[in-house]
Amino acid sequence: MKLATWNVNSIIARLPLVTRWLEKEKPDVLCIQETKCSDEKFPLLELKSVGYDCVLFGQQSYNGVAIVARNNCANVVRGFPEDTAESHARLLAADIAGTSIIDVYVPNGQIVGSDKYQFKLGWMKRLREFLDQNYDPNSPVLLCGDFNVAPEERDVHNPQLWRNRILFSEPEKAALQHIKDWGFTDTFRLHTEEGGHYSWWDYRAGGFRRNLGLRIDHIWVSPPLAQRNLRCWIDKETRAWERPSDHAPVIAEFENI
DNA sequence: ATGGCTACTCCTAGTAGA
Repeated sequence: MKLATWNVNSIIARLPLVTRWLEKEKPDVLCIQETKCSDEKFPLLELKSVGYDCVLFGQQSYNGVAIVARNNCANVVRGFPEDTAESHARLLAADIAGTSIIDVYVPNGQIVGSDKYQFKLGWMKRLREFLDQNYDPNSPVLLCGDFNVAPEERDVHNPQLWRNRILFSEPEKAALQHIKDWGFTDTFRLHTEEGGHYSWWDYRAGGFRRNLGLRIDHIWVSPPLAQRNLRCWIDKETRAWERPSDHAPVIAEFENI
């Protein structure tokens, strides 16, 4: 199985890139974040025409997640059990080929110490509780998406500049580690030790051209999947295409799934 | 230090992203 995660920053604005990328890379599953559109406006037919069905959990203008897959999705979960109609569309889970796949768009947090920052930390705590209550680390479980946290200094282009700032503050890293302690392995780090590999670059100030980025998009797996993980890489090429998302896709391949 | 860019909206300015 080949699975990818990609924050597309509007599925409608990015549709030409997404279809082009699906035809180039041919993943079995693509988990997307920031679709920024309600389910009735989602371009289902266009994705169907390149061979994919979609499971949607959208929202107008903000957030929104979707799972785009060649195979059937079962046991679809939209949001946390305690969510209400006003809650953000940030979590979508489904079973594909015997694997539990959880697609998340973790809140950005805006500024350390702000209300949005507290919301982010609380949301991450709820994610860990959701995992504890609904999944077993001894089963094949895959958590992927835009985590909006860079785990380590080697995942940040200038750690001193980013120290204590949003996406790299100590409480965010601790919340991220708490989720990881459920039993996850970062597939990217199974294969690559060096720094300088990023999944997001600021649109402004030539961020991509100068490789001023952060690695904040991740594919994490439980032990049964870690054993079967063959590769994980970031497809930087897409970030250089015309009218790109500010994020690049992260892709992982597994054997015998 | 700020802003730098992009996409959204009961749109042409304000909000949000990261």
